Amino acid sequence: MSSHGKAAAVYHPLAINLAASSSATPCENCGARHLGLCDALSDEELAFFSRAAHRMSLPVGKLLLEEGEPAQHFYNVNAGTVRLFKTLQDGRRQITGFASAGHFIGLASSELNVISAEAVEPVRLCRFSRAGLQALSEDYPALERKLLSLAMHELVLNQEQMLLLGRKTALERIASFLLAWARRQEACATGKLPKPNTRLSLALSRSDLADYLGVTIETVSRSLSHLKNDGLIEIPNTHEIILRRPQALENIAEGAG
Amino acid sequence: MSSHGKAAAVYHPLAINLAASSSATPCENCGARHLGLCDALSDEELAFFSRAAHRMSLPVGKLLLEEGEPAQHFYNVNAGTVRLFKTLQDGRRQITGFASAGHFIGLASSELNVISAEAVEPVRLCRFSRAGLQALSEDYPALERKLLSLAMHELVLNQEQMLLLGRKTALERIASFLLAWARRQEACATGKLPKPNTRLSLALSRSDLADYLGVTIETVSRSLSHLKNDGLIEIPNTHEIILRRPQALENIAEGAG
DNA sequence: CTGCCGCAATGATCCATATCAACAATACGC
DNA sequence: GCGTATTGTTGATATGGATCATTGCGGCAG
Repeated sequence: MSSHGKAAAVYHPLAINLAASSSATPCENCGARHLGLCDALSDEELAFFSRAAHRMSLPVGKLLLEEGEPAQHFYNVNAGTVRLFKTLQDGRRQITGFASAGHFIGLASSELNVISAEAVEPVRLCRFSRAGLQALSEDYPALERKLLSLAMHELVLNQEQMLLLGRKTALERIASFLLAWARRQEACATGKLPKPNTRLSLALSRSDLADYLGVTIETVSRSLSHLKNDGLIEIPNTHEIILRRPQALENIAEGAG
Repeated sequence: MSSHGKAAAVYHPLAINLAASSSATPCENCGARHLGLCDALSDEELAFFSRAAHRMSLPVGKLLLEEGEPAQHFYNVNAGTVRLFKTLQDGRRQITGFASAGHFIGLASSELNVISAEAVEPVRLCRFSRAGLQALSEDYPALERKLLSLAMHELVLNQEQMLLLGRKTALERIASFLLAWARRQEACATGKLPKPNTRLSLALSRSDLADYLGVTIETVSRSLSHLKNDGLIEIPNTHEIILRRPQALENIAEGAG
């Protein structure tokens, strides 16, 4: 009931350019084949699973879930990034998470969607009907088990984020985010500290960052500048950040000193 | 994959004072028999399930989970209230949720506990070893399915709370909390507005409230007074609050106007 | 009944971050 | 490659909520 996927799987050599046999699934060449949900399934299971999937590509800004609409689908992201968010009537927005390759979307829902989701980058994904997936889970208990494991992992991240939103200062939020994002990119399963000079590529805008961390874009900008001036990070360009002193970031993130 | 328990079940007449037969489980008289996880199980399933449970009572303040310790158990609350929280090194605390009768504790964890849990009121609960529950779930798929459903429901609540912590004002937080707490007490499954003059009983201290809502106790106190002065609520005593104008509270909570 | 103790309410002041306002850099259409 | 639009940075000021301080209240031991 634990084991959140093998970190090493990310680096698995992918079978590219295979002549497609009649039995081959489109999954074989998918960047997410050895991530998240799909990694939990055998080739045979995946073949069934794949038949229930509707593959699609979406341009930037396209909405794939809308808060308050009936919840009809799950999605599994194959490539790109999706932001998940809620909004208040006057337009204030809280981004509750980002979904990238291997991430499963839709567990946070009841009869209706409780969040909206839209593409930050161009996105490729597999769509499943809820009913279809439920039917599949009757035959493949591994599916339901893996979904539970994914949900539990998401709950863990949520706890962390609530601590951040409720109790951390702006600087602590930025430091926490940088480390979390680095860990996510490295797919370093253990909570180990990223190595010095880890280079983050950040598809998100400052505005996404702000709405994820519960501050304004100006505060994001200032906090990043602050960390840069103190030599903890470097910012070669808007969408790249180099972590010079991860340990120092960690100290800030955890509210030490 | 949805249906979060029948609201009406709360009012089920409970079988009291039955002469215990040899086959009876202690569950028959449990206040949580028709709530949460246990409600999803048949009597027969419950009998097996019950054998894996270790029943216990805890005094106020007793820690039942500690952040960072190996995650060994799940708990199901039978009576009383537990607070779930994370802390920063300098003592700042964020309460991420409260668990009362029928609530299941431990889904938000990996190898280690990511949160601590302690009794707010005297608590009675059933404890399960993780391994034991996993074994049980092999034979009873309904168990895993219900756990997934519980986890999904928790994810929904988490999204709501992140919006609150990241983007709402102090007054909006208090108004949101009062409505959410009322819905929880009424076990009104649908998101309907509580009726005017709904009386909330609040075992929590102002400090619990503050750490749950990401503000200080002074701000909680001031916001409550503010709502009281505007006639939206009444506060007969510290641990009781009457909702005079739920619709007005809802407007505040949703950031309308 | 009285005095103590812990919690809650209220008031005074301060500060971190929001808001408002230029300005700079980058991306983008033609 | 040029000009415009968009996004990000930095500065000045305002403010919501934190912090510090005082007072009030309710429970409880003696």
